[in-house]
Amino acid sequence: MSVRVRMAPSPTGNLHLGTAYTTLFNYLFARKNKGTFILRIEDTDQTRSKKEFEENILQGLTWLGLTWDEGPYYQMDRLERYKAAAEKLVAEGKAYYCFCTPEELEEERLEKQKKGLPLVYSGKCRNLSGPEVEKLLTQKKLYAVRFKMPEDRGKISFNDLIYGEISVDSKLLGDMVIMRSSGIPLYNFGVVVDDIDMNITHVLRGEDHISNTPKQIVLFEALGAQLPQFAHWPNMLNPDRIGKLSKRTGATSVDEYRKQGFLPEAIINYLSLLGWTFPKDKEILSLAEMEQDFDLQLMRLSPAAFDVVKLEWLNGEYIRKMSDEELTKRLEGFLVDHPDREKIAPLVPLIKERIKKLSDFIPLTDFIFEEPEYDVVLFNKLKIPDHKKALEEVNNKMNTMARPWNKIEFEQTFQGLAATLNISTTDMFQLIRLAVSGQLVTPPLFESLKILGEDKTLSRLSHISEKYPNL
RNA sequence: GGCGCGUUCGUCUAGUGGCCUAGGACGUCGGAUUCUCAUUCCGAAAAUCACGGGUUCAACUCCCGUACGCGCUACCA
Repeated sequence: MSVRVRMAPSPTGNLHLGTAYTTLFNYLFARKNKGTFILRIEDTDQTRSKKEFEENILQGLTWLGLTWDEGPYYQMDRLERYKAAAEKLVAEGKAYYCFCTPEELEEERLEKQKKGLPLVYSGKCRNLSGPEVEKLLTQKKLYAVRFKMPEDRGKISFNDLIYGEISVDSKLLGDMVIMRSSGIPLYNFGVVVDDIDMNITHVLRGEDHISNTPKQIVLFEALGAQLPQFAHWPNMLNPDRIGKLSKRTGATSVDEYRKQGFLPEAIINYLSLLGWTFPKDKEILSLAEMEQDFDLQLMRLSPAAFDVVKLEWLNGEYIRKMSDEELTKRLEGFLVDHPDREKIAPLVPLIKERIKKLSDFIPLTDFIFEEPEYDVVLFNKLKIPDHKKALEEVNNKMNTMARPWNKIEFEQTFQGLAATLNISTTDMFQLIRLAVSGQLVTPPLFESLKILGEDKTLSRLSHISEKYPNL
Protein backbone atom coordinates (compact mmCIF):
# COMPACT_ATOMS: atom_id res chain seq x y z
CA MET A 1 0.00 0.00 0.00
CA SER A 2 1.32 3.42 -0.82
CA VAL A 3 2.26 5.83 1.93
CA ARG A 4 -0.47 8.13 3.20
CA VAL A 5 0.32 10.63 5.94
CA ARG A 6 -1.65 13.48 7.37
CA MET A 7 -1.22 16.69 9.24
CA ALA A 8 -4.12 17.60 11.43
CA PRO A 9 -3.91 21.07 12.93
CA SER A 10 -6.68 22.47 15.03
CA PRO A 11 -7.64 26.04 14.14
CA THR A 12 -7.36 27.42 17.64
CA GLY A 13 -4.60 29.88 16.80
CA ASN A 14 -2.47 31.16 13.96
CA LEU A 15 -0.05 28.75 12.32
CA HIS A 16 2.44 27.91 15.04
CA LEU A 17 6.09 27.18 14.33
CA GLY A 18 5.59 23.83 16.02
CA THR A 19 2.80 23.01 13.59
CA ALA A 20 4.99 24.03 10.67
CA TYR A 21 7.74 21.83 12.11
CA THR A 22 5.50 18.78 12.26
CA THR A 23 4.00 19.53 8.88
CA LEU A 24 7.46 19.75 7.34
CA PHE A 25 8.38 16.22 8.36
CA ASN A 26 5.07 14.77 7.26
CA TYR A 27 5.48 16.56 3.97
CA LEU A 28 9.05 15.31 3.53
CA PHE A 29 8.10 11.77 4.43
CA ALA A 30 5.31 11.80 1.86
CA ARG A 31 7.52 13.25 -0.86
CA LYS A 32 10.42 10.94 -0.14
CA ASN A 33 8.15 7.90 -0.33
CA LYS A 34 6.11 9.16 -3.26
CA GLY A 35 3.10 9.09 -1.00
CA THR A 36 0.11 11.29 -0.33
CA PHE A 37 0.08 14.12 2.16
CA ILE A 38 -3.35 14.84 3.56
CA LEU A 39 -4.50 17.92 5.43
CA ARG A 40 -7.24 17.59 7.99
CA ILE A 41 -8.65 20.36 10.10
CA GLU A 42 -9.52 19.20 13.60
CA ASP A 43 -12.14 21.74 14.47
CA THR A 44 -14.04 19.87 17.12
CA ASP A 45 -13.13 22.29 19.88
CA GLN A 46 -16.07 24.55 19.23
CA THR A 47 -15.13 27.17 21.76
CA ARG A 48 -11.61 27.78 20.55
CA SER A 49 -11.78 27.06 16.82
CA LYS A 50 -12.07 30.03 14.50
CA LYS A 51 -12.35 30.42 10.75
CA GLU A 52 -9.65 33.12 10.67
CA PHE A 53 -7.18 30.78 12.33
CA GLU A 54 -7.97 28.12 9.80
CA GLU A 55 -7.32 30.55 6.95
CA ASN A 56 -4.09 31.65 8.57
CA ILE A 57 -2.92 28.04 8.82
CA LEU A 58 -3.79 27.22 5.23
CA GLN A 59 -2.15 30.36 3.90
CA GLY A 60 0.89 29.93 6.10
CA LEU A 61 1.52 26.37 4.98
CA THR A 62 1.14 27.41 1.36
CA TRP A 63 3.55 30.29 1.90
CA LEU A 64 6.09 27.89 3.36
CA GLY A 65 5.71 25.65 0.34
CA LEU A 66 4.26 22.77 2.33
CA THR A 67 1.42 21.96 0.01
CA TRP A 68 -0.96 19.08 0.53
CA ASP A 69 -2.23 16.53 -1.95
CA GLU A 70 -5.61 15.85 -0.41
CA GLY A 71 -8.03 17.81 1.72
CA PRO A 72 -8.47 19.82 3.72
CA TYR A 73 -11.02 17.61 5.40
CA TYR A 74 -13.01 18.97 8.30
CA GLN A 75 -13.95 16.94 11.32
CA MET A 76 -17.11 18.93 11.86
CA ASP A 77 -18.29 17.70 8.45
CA ARG A 78 -17.89 14.15 9.59
CA LEU A 79 -19.94 14.05 12.80
CA GLU A 80 -22.22 11.37 11.40
CA ARG A 81 -19.25 9.09 10.88
CA TYR A 82 -18.05 9.40 14.47
CA LYS A 83 -21.53 8.88 15.77
CA ALA A 84 -21.99 5.74 13.70
CA ALA A 85 -18.61 4.40 14.80
CA ALA A 86 -19.40 5.07 18.46
CA GLU A 87 -22.84 3.45 18.22
CA LYS A 88 -21.28 0.43 16.60
CA LEU A 89 -18.90 0.08 19.53
CA VAL A 90 -21.79 0.42 21.99
CA ALA A 91 -23.79 -2.18 20.10
CA GLU A 92 -20.85 -4.56 20.21
CA GLY A 93 -20.43 -4.01 23.93
CA LYS A 94 -17.08 -2.27 23.45
CA ALA A 95 -18.33 1.07 24.70
CA TYR A 96 -21.09 2.30 26.98
CA TYR A 97 -23.10 5.33 27.91
CA CYS A 98 -21.83 7.29 30.87
CA PHE A 99 -24.27 9.47 32.73
CA CYS A 100 -21.83 10.90 35.23
CA THR A 101 -21.92 14.67 35.44
CA PRO A 102 -18.77 16.78 35.12
CA GLU A 103 -19.15 17.67 38.80
CA GLU A 104 -19.20 14.04 39.85
CA LEU A 105 -16.16 13.31 37.75
CA GLU A 106 -14.29 16.26 39.15
CA GLU A 107 -15.02 15.13 42.69
CA GLU A 108 -13.85 11.64 41.89
CA ARG A 109 -10.68 12.97 40.36
CA LEU A 110 -9.83 15.11 43.38
CA GLU A 111 -10.39 12.13 45.62
CA LYS A 112 -8.01 10.01 43.57
CA GLN A 113 -5.44 12.75 43.47
CA LYS A 114 -5.51 13.02 47.24
CA LYS A 115 -4.89 9.32 47.60
CA GLY A 116 -2.15 9.38 44.98
CA LEU A 117 -3.97 6.98 42.71
CA PRO A 118 -3.83 7.07 38.90
CA LEU A 119 -6.49 9.41 37.62
CA VAL A 120 -8.67 6.90 35.80
CA TYR A 121 -12.44 6.73 35.64
CA SER A 122 -14.04 4.57 38.31
CA GLY A 123 -16.16 2.64 35.84
CA LYS A 124 -19.33 3.62 37.67
CA CYS A 125 -21.55 3.50 34.56
CA ARG A 126 -19.76 0.57 33.03
CA ASN A 127 -22.04 -2.06 34.41
CA LEU A 128 -25.35 -0.27 34.23
CA SER A 129 -27.99 -2.77 33.20
CA GLY A 130 -30.05 -2.42 30.02
CA PRO A 131 -33.18 -1.30 31.86
CA GLU A 132 -31.19 1.19 33.95
CA VAL A 133 -29.76 2.76 30.83
CA GLU A 134 -33.21 2.87 29.24
CA LYS A 135 -34.59 4.58 32.28
CA LEU A 136 -31.89 7.26 32.32
CA LEU A 137 -32.34 7.82 28.60
CA THR A 138 -36.07 8.35 28.93
CA GLN A 139 -35.33 10.82 31.68
CA LYS A 140 -33.36 12.69 29.02
CA LYS A 141 -30.21 12.49 31.11
CA LEU A 142 -27.15 13.68 29.22
CA TYR A 143 -24.61 11.00 28.48
CA ALA A 144 -21.17 10.65 27.01
CA VAL A 145 -19.90 7.52 25.31
CA ARG A 146 -17.05 5.80 27.06
CA PHE A 147 -14.78 3.20 25.63
CA LYS A 148 -14.69 -0.01 27.62
CA MET A 149 -11.02 -0.81 28.11
CA PRO A 150 -10.73 -4.60 27.73
CA GLU A 151 -9.92 -6.06 31.17
CA ASP A 152 -7.38 -8.47 29.83
CA ARG A 153 -5.61 -6.09 27.45
CA GLY A 154 -2.45 -5.99 29.58
CA LYS A 155 0.45 -4.05 28.19
CA ILE A 156 -0.11 -2.04 25.08
CA SER A 157 3.10 -1.74 23.14
CA PHE A 158 4.07 -0.36 19.81
CA ASN A 159 7.23 0.07 17.88
CA ASP A 160 7.79 3.75 17.37
CA LEU A 161 9.76 4.36 14.18
CA ILE A 162 11.90 6.91 15.99
CA TYR A 163 11.76 6.10 19.70
CA GLY A 164 11.61 2.36 19.32
CA GLU A 165 9.62 0.07 21.57
CA ILE A 166 7.20 1.86 23.91
CA SER A 167 4.71 0.16 26.15
CA VAL A 168 2.11 1.22 28.68
CA ASP A 169 -0.12 -0.74 31.02
CA SER A 170 -3.72 -0.57 29.80
CA LYS A 171 -4.94 -0.42 33.41
CA LEU A 172 -3.54 3.08 33.62
CA LEU A 173 -5.69 4.25 30.77
CA GLY A 174 -9.12 3.57 32.17
CA ASP A 175 -12.37 3.98 30.28
CA MET A 176 -11.94 7.09 28.21
CA VAL A 177 -14.72 9.23 26.87
CA ILE A 178 -14.92 9.00 23.10
CA MET A 179 -18.05 11.06 22.44
CA ARG A 180 -19.11 14.14 24.35
CA SER A 181 -22.70 14.52 25.42
CA SER A 182 -22.93 17.14 22.68
CA GLY A 183 -22.34 14.48 20.04
CA ILE A 184 -18.90 15.78 19.13
CA PRO A 185 -16.10 13.22 19.32
CA LEU A 186 -13.11 13.58 21.56
CA TYR A 187 -9.72 14.04 20.02
CA ASN A 188 -8.48 10.48 20.36
CA PHE A 189 -11.62 9.02 18.86
CA GLY A 190 -11.96 11.49 16.00
CA VAL A 191 -8.36 10.92 15.04
CA VAL A 192 -8.73 7.17 14.91
CA VAL A 193 -11.96 7.17 12.92
CA ASP A 194 -10.43 9.65 10.49
CA ASP A 195 -7.16 7.82 10.17
CA ILE A 196 -9.05 4.63 9.40
CA ASP A 197 -11.35 6.28 6.87
CA MET A 198 -8.49 8.12 5.22
CA ASN A 199 -6.31 5.02 5.04
CA ILE A 200 -3.47 6.66 6.88
CA THR A 201 -0.42 4.41 6.84
CA HIS A 202 1.97 6.46 8.99
CA VAL A 203 1.09 8.66 11.92
CA LEU A 204 3.95 11.11 12.35
CA ARG A 205 3.69 13.72 15.07
CA GLY A 206 5.17 15.40 18.11
CA GLU A 207 6.24 13.64 21.25
CA ASP A 208 3.31 15.05 23.19
CA HIS A 209 1.23 12.42 21.44
CA ILE A 210 3.22 9.43 22.63
CA SER A 211 0.89 8.98 25.54
CA ASN A 212 -2.13 9.23 23.25
CA THR A 213 -0.87 6.44 21.06
CA PRO A 214 -1.80 3.49 23.31
CA LYS A 215 -5.30 4.93 23.67
CA GLN A 216 -5.61 5.20 19.94
CA ILE A 217 -4.24 1.73 19.42
CA VAL A 218 -7.01 0.13 21.48
CA LEU A 219 -9.54 2.12 19.50
CA PHE A 220 -8.07 0.93 16.21
CA GLU A 221 -8.34 -2.59 17.54
CA ALA A 222 -11.92 -2.16 18.72
CA LEU A 223 -12.91 -0.77 15.35
CA GLY A 224 -11.30 -3.75 13.68
CA ALA A 225 -8.82 -1.68 11.71
CA GLN A 226 -5.23 -2.31 10.85
CA LEU A 227 -2.77 -0.22 12.83
CA PRO A 228 -0.77 2.46 11.07
CA GLN A 229 2.91 2.88 11.87
CA PHE A 230 3.70 5.47 14.49
CA ALA A 231 6.61 7.85 14.78
CA HIS A 232 7.12 10.67 17.24
CA TRP A 233 9.74 13.32 17.62
CA PRO A 234 10.53 15.84 20.35
CA ASN A 235 8.81 19.18 20.46
CA MET A 236 10.77 22.37 19.94
CA LEU A 237 11.83 24.07 23.15
CA ASN A 238 11.82 27.73 24.11
CA PRO A 239 15.13 29.55 23.55
CA ASP A 240 15.94 29.13 27.24
CA ARG A 241 15.16 25.42 26.96
CA ILE A 242 12.39 25.74 29.52
CA GLY A 243 9.20 24.22 28.22
CA LYS A 244 8.02 23.65 24.69
CA LEU A 245 7.99 26.61 22.36
CA SER A 246 5.55 29.15 23.70
CA LYS A 247 4.74 32.82 23.54
CA ARG A 248 6.56 33.33 26.80
CA THR A 249 9.91 33.89 25.13
CA GLY A 250 8.96 35.43 21.81
CA ALA A 251 7.00 35.10 18.63
CA THR A 252 5.70 31.63 17.86
CA SER A 253 3.50 32.13 14.83
CA VAL A 254 4.81 31.77 11.32
CA ASP A 255 2.92 34.92 10.43
CA GLU A 256 4.92 37.01 12.86
CA TYR A 257 8.14 35.83 11.29
CA ARG A 258 6.79 36.57 7.84
CA LYS A 259 5.96 40.10 8.95
CA GLN A 260 9.47 40.52 10.33
CA GLY A 261 10.82 39.79 6.88
CA PHE A 262 11.91 36.19 7.19
CA LEU A 263 11.91 34.12 4.01
CA PRO A 264 9.87 30.93 3.84
CA GLU A 265 12.83 28.91 2.58
CA ALA A 266 14.95 30.09 5.51
CA ILE A 267 12.27 29.17 8.03
CA ILE A 268 11.85 25.74 6.48
CA ASN A 269 15.59 25.23 6.36
CA TYR A 270 16.00 26.29 9.97
CA LEU A 271 13.20 24.06 11.23
CA SER A 272 14.68 21.12 9.39
CA LEU A 273 18.00 21.65 11.18
CA LEU A 274 16.33 21.26 14.55
CA GLY A 275 14.81 17.91 13.83
CA TRP A 276 17.24 15.84 11.86
CA THR A 277 20.71 15.89 10.46
CA PHE A 278 21.09 16.08 6.74
CA PRO A 279 23.27 13.11 5.77
CA LYS A 280 25.71 15.27 3.82
CA ASP A 281 27.78 17.85 5.61
CA LYS A 282 25.58 20.75 4.70
CA GLU A 283 23.33 23.19 6.51
CA ILE A 284 21.81 25.25 3.77
CA LEU A 285 19.21 23.05 2.21
CA SER A 286 16.38 23.49 -0.21
CA LEU A 287 13.09 21.71 0.23
CA ALA A 288 13.96 19.69 -2.87
CA GLU A 289 17.23 18.47 -1.34
CA MET A 290 15.46 17.53 1.87
CA GLU A 291 12.84 15.59 -0.07
CA GLN A 292 15.62 13.59 -1.68
CA ASP A 293 17.37 12.56 1.50
CA PHE A 294 14.77 12.65 4.23
CA ASP A 295 14.85 9.70 6.58
CA LEU A 296 12.96 9.19 9.82
CA GLN A 297 15.93 7.24 11.17
CA LEU A 298 17.90 10.46 11.19
CA MET A 299 15.43 12.24 13.46
CA ARG A 300 16.74 12.96 16.92
CA LEU A 301 15.38 11.93 20.28
CA SER A 302 16.42 14.95 22.28
CA PRO A 303 14.51 18.21 21.98
CA ALA A 304 16.11 21.31 20.45
CA ALA A 305 15.67 24.92 21.48
CA PHE A 306 14.47 27.48 18.98
CA ASP A 307 17.19 30.07 18.35
CA VAL A 308 16.14 33.10 16.36
CA VAL A 309 19.74 34.26 15.98
CA LYS A 310 20.64 31.30 13.83
CA LEU A 311 17.42 31.74 11.88
CA GLU A 312 18.50 35.32 11.15
CA TRP A 313 21.87 34.14 9.96
CA LEU A 314 20.25 31.63 7.62
CA ASN A 315 17.82 34.25 6.37
CA GLY A 316 20.77 36.52 5.58
CA GLU A 317 22.46 33.68 3.71
CA TYR A 318 19.38 33.22 1.56
CA ILE A 319 19.15 36.93 0.87
CA ARG A 320 22.78 37.15 -0.16
CA LYS A 321 22.70 34.23 -2.53
CA MET A 322 19.51 35.47 -4.16
CA SER A 323 19.69 37.29 -7.50
CA ASP A 324 19.11 41.04 -7.40
CA GLU A 325 15.95 40.59 -9.45
CA GLU A 326 14.58 38.03 -7.03
CA LEU A 327 15.40 40.11 -3.98
CA THR A 328 13.77 43.14 -5.60
CA LYS A 329 10.64 41.11 -6.19
CA ARG A 330 10.57 39.93 -2.59
CA LEU A 331 11.13 43.42 -1.24
CA GLU A 332 8.41 44.84 -3.45
CA GLY A 333 6.07 42.22 -2.10
CA PHE A 334 7.14 42.92 1.45
CA LEU A 335 7.18 46.73 1.38
CA VAL A 336 3.57 47.07 0.31
CA ASP A 337 3.22 50.76 1.04
CA HIS A 338 6.67 51.98 0.20
CA PRO A 339 6.63 55.66 -0.91
CA ASP A 340 8.94 55.25 -3.91
CA ARG A 341 8.82 51.74 -5.33
CA GLU A 342 10.92 52.68 -8.35
CA LYS A 343 13.93 53.10 -6.11
CA ILE A 344 13.79 49.68 -4.50
CA ALA A 345 15.49 47.97 -7.45
CA PRO A 346 18.55 50.27 -7.66
CA LEU A 347 19.01 50.02 -3.89
CA VAL A 348 19.05 46.24 -3.87
CA PRO A 349 22.72 45.77 -4.79
CA LEU A 350 23.66 48.27 -2.09
CA ILE A 351 21.76 46.63 0.75
CA LYS A 352 21.90 42.96 -0.17
CA GLU A 353 24.96 42.24 1.96
CA ARG A 354 23.70 44.43 4.75
CA ILE A 355 20.31 42.98 5.60
CA LYS A 356 19.35 39.81 7.36
CA LYS A 357 15.61 40.32 7.14
CA LEU A 358 13.53 42.10 4.52
CA SER A 359 12.48 44.59 7.16
CA ASP A 360 16.10 45.68 7.61
CA PHE A 361 15.74 47.49 4.31
CA ILE A 362 13.77 50.24 6.01
CA PRO A 363 16.21 51.63 8.62
CA LEU A 364 19.04 51.34 6.12
CA THR A 365 17.41 53.34 3.36
CA ASP A 366 14.70 55.52 4.82
CA PHE A 367 16.96 58.59 4.73
CA ILE A 368 16.61 58.49 0.97
CA PHE A 369 12.86 58.80 1.11
CA GLU A 370 12.39 61.27 3.90
CA GLU A 371 14.24 64.28 5.23
CA PRO A 372 16.64 63.18 7.94
CA GLU A 373 16.76 64.55 11.44
CA TYR A 374 20.12 65.54 12.81
CA ASP A 375 21.64 64.94 16.18
CA VAL A 376 24.56 67.12 17.26
CA VAL A 377 25.89 64.29 19.38
CA LEU A 378 26.67 62.31 16.25
CA PHE A 379 28.59 65.20 14.72
CA ASN A 380 30.61 65.48 17.88
CA LYS A 381 31.69 61.87 17.56
CA LEU A 382 33.75 62.79 14.51
CA LYS A 383 37.25 64.01 15.05
CA ILE A 384 36.72 67.24 13.21
CA PRO A 385 37.61 70.47 15.03
CA ASP A 386 35.18 72.69 13.13
CA HIS A 387 32.15 70.97 11.53
CA LYS A 388 30.69 74.16 10.26
CA LYS A 389 33.71 75.15 8.31
CA ALA A 390 34.27 71.63 7.02
CA LEU A 391 30.67 71.44 5.87
CA GLU A 392 30.99 74.71 4.02
CA GLU A 393 34.03 73.37 2.21
CA VAL A 394 32.19 70.18 1.33
CA ASN A 395 29.31 72.21 0.06
CA ASN A 396 31.57 74.33 -2.14
CA LYS A 397 33.30 71.32 -3.63
CA MET A 398 30.05 69.57 -4.42
CA ASN A 399 28.57 72.60 -6.05
CA THR A 400 31.52 72.97 -8.32
CA MET A 401 32.00 69.32 -9.14
CA ALA A 402 31.25 68.40 -12.76
CA ARG A 403 27.89 66.74 -13.26
CA PRO A 404 27.02 63.94 -13.42
CA TRP A 405 29.22 63.05 -10.47
CA ASN A 406 31.63 60.25 -11.03
CA LYS A 407 32.83 57.90 -8.35
CA ILE A 408 36.56 58.25 -8.82
CA GLU A 409 36.50 62.01 -9.03
CA PHE A 410 34.15 62.22 -6.07
CA GLU A 411 36.42 60.14 -3.90
CA GLN A 412 39.60 61.89 -4.97
CA THR A 413 38.05 65.28 -4.38
CA PHE A 414 37.10 64.54 -0.80
CA GLN A 415 40.26 62.64 0.01
CA GLY A 416 42.01 65.78 -1.09
CA LEU A 417 39.77 68.00 0.99
CA ALA A 418 40.39 65.80 4.03
CA ALA A 419 44.09 66.31 3.57
CA THR A 420 43.72 70.09 3.28
CA LEU A 421 41.57 70.27 6.38
CA ASN A 422 43.91 67.90 8.15
CA ILE A 423 41.26 65.35 9.08
CA SER A 424 41.13 61.64 8.30
CA THR A 425 39.39 60.50 5.13
CA THR A 426 37.16 58.36 7.27
CA ASP A 427 35.95 61.41 9.15
CA MET A 428 35.57 63.29 5.90
CA PHE A 429 33.26 60.68 4.43
CA GLN A 430 31.47 60.24 7.71
CA LEU A 431 30.79 63.96 7.80
CA ILE A 432 29.20 63.85 4.36
CA ARG A 433 27.26 60.73 5.30
CA LEU A 434 25.96 62.38 8.42
CA ALA A 435 25.09 65.62 6.68
CA VAL A 436 23.09 63.85 4.02
CA SER A 437 21.49 61.04 5.99
CA GLY A 438 21.61 62.05 9.62
CA GLN A 439 23.17 58.63 10.31
CA LEU A 440 26.63 57.22 10.80
CA VAL A 441 25.68 53.99 9.04
CA THR A 442 24.34 53.85 5.50
CA PRO A 443 24.93 51.85 2.37
CA PRO A 444 28.00 52.94 0.36
CA LEU A 445 28.08 56.71 0.21
CA PHE A 446 28.62 57.60 -3.40
CA GLU A 447 26.09 55.09 -4.73
CA SER A 448 23.54 56.20 -2.16
CA LEU A 449 23.97 59.84 -3.15
CA LYS A 450 23.43 58.97 -6.78
CA ILE A 451 20.13 57.34 -5.89
CA LEU A 452 19.18 60.24 -3.66
CA GLY A 453 19.97 62.52 -6.57
CA GLU A 454 22.53 65.26 -6.94
CA ASP A 455 20.02 68.08 -6.44
CA LYS A 456 18.65 66.61 -3.24
CA THR A 457 22.11 65.97 -1.93
CA LEU A 458 23.11 69.54 -2.51
CA SER A 459 19.95 70.94 -1.02
CA ARG A 460 20.36 68.87 2.13
CA LEU A 461 23.92 70.05 2.47
CA SER A 462 23.11 73.69 1.98
CA HIS A 463 20.12 73.66 4.33
CA ILE A 464 21.73 71.83 7.15
CA SER A 465 23.35 74.87 8.71
CA GLU A 466 20.13 76.90 8.49
CA LYS A 467 18.06 74.22 10.12
CA TYR A 468 20.61 73.34 12.72
CA PRO A 469 22.45 76.51 13.57
CA ASN A 470 23.85 75.04 16.77
CA LEU A 471 25.90 72.48 14.95
C1' G B 1 1.44 11.48 42.71
C1' G B 2 1.39 7.88 38.34
C1' C B 3 3.13 6.72 33.45
C1' G B 4 6.25 7.81 29.19
C1' C B 5 10.69 10.12 27.19
C1' G B 6 15.29 12.77 27.12
C1' U B 7 20.54 14.62 28.95
C1' U B 8 27.93 16.18 24.11
C1' C B 9 30.70 23.76 23.88
C1' G B 10 25.82 29.58 25.48
C1' U B 11 22.61 27.40 21.14
C1' C B 12 22.01 23.66 16.93
C1' U B 13 24.79 19.34 16.40
C1' A B 14 28.89 15.09 14.67
C1' G B 15 29.82 10.70 17.27
C1' U B 16 26.61 3.38 16.74
C1' G B 17 33.36 0.34 21.76
C1' G B 18 39.65 1.85 19.90
C1' C B 19 40.12 7.02 14.22
C1' C B 20 38.01 11.64 20.38
C1' U B 21 44.23 15.08 23.67
C1' A B 22 35.58 15.16 21.26
C1' G B 23 34.78 17.52 14.92
C1' G B 24 31.38 21.28 12.47
C1' A B 25 27.68 25.47 12.41
C1' C B 26 25.46 29.89 14.86
C1' G B 27 26.81 33.30 18.47
C1' U B 28 31.07 35.62 21.19
C1' C B 29 36.13 37.61 21.04
C1' G B 30 40.63 38.99 18.10
C1' G B 31 42.84 40.09 13.22
C1' A B 32 42.94 41.20 7.67
C1' U B 33 40.18 43.77 3.60
C1' U B 34 37.14 48.60 3.86
C1' C B 35 35.03 56.03 3.68
C1' U B 36 30.60 53.84 7.87
C1' C B 37 28.01 49.43 8.41
C1' A B 38 27.97 44.86 6.33
C1' U B 39 30.11 41.09 3.24
C1' U B 40 34.41 38.00 2.58
C1' C B 41 38.79 35.73 4.65
C1' C B 42 41.98 34.15 8.83
C1' G B 43 42.39 32.93 14.01
C1' A B 44 40.89 32.17 19.31
C1' A B 45 38.14 31.02 23.60
C1' A B 46 34.21 27.67 24.62
C1' A B 47 31.76 20.59 26.34
C1' U B 48 36.20 16.71 32.97
C1' C B 49 30.47 14.00 26.79
C1' A B 50 24.49 15.44 33.69
C1' C B 51 26.31 12.52 38.07
C1' G B 52 27.58 7.66 40.45
C1' G B 53 28.41 2.66 39.79
C1' G B 54 29.26 -1.52 36.68
C1' U B 55 30.62 -4.58 31.84
C1' U B 56 35.26 -4.51 28.82
C1' C B 57 42.18 -4.88 27.41
C1' A B 58 39.42 -0.23 25.94
C1' A B 59 33.11 3.68 26.97
C1' C B 60 30.75 9.85 24.80
C1' U B 61 29.37 5.14 22.74
C1' C B 62 26.67 -0.99 26.32
C1' C B 63 23.99 -2.02 31.41
C1' C B 64 22.01 -0.27 36.25
C1' G B 65 20.92 3.64 39.62
C1' U B 66 20.51 8.92 40.90
C1' A B 67 19.70 13.94 39.59
C1' C B 68 17.67 17.35 36.43
C1' G B 69 14.45 18.53 32.37
C1' C B 70 10.28 17.67 29.17
C1' G B 71 5.52 15.40 27.86
C1' C B 72 0.88 13.09 29.11
C1' U B 73 -2.37 12.12 33.06
C1' A B 74 -9.90 16.28 30.71
C1' C B 75 -16.95 15.36 28.06
C1' C B 76 -8.79 20.29 25.17
C1' A B 77 -6.28 19.14 20.74
